[in-house]
Amino acid sequence: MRQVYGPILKRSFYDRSTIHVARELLGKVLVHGPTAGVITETEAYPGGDDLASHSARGITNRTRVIFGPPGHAYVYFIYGMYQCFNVVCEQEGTGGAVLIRALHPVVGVAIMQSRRPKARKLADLASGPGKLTLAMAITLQHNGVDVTRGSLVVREPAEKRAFAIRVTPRIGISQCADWPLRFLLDPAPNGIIAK
DNA sequence: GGTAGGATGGGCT
DNA sequence: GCCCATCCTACCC
Repeated sequence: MRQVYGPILKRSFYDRSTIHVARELLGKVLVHGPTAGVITETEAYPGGDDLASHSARGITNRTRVIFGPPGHAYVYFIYGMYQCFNVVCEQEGTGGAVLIRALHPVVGVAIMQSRRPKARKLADLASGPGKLTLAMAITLQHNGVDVTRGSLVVREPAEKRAFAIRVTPRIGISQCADWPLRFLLDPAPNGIIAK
């Protein structure tokens, strides 16, 4: 098979402003065991003044890992049925994270399809934060794991391609609803348009 | 093609 | 008790 992975992103990649990391994660490859995909949509939750961030009200049992060291997974349970996957950014003690909302499946597509039997098209396998965690088998057990080593990591793509980035407000929030913190590959690979 | 509404449970005031 | 960083189905053009 053609090589699709480059090196694993180092912790220093995440030890920067959340907005910067959210933009730069586009086009990188999220790998979990036998499955992998190109990240096509992210949202920045920088904390601080951003009342939409889970970290906005400080450290609780749930939000502890967001204030921990960068380069770790923050996975939370939402709407009684789904999980969302974030990567912690910025230095320890700061509450920034990037929500990974969508990816383009590249490796282990058949496995992802078996985890998402209702998805009709390749583009639907991981075209939303809840779908992505289902397709990639990311669960609450991954909360707090190090994404710079182990089976759940983010890598450079083997081939770098130029692309444009589209910026919009974030989805499904009521606080700070007009802040331009959602980033999408434009156009996404193979015509995927994440909604 | 489009959209309205139900499912479903933990976190926090 | 209310609020969700959602997805899927049914139903309507």
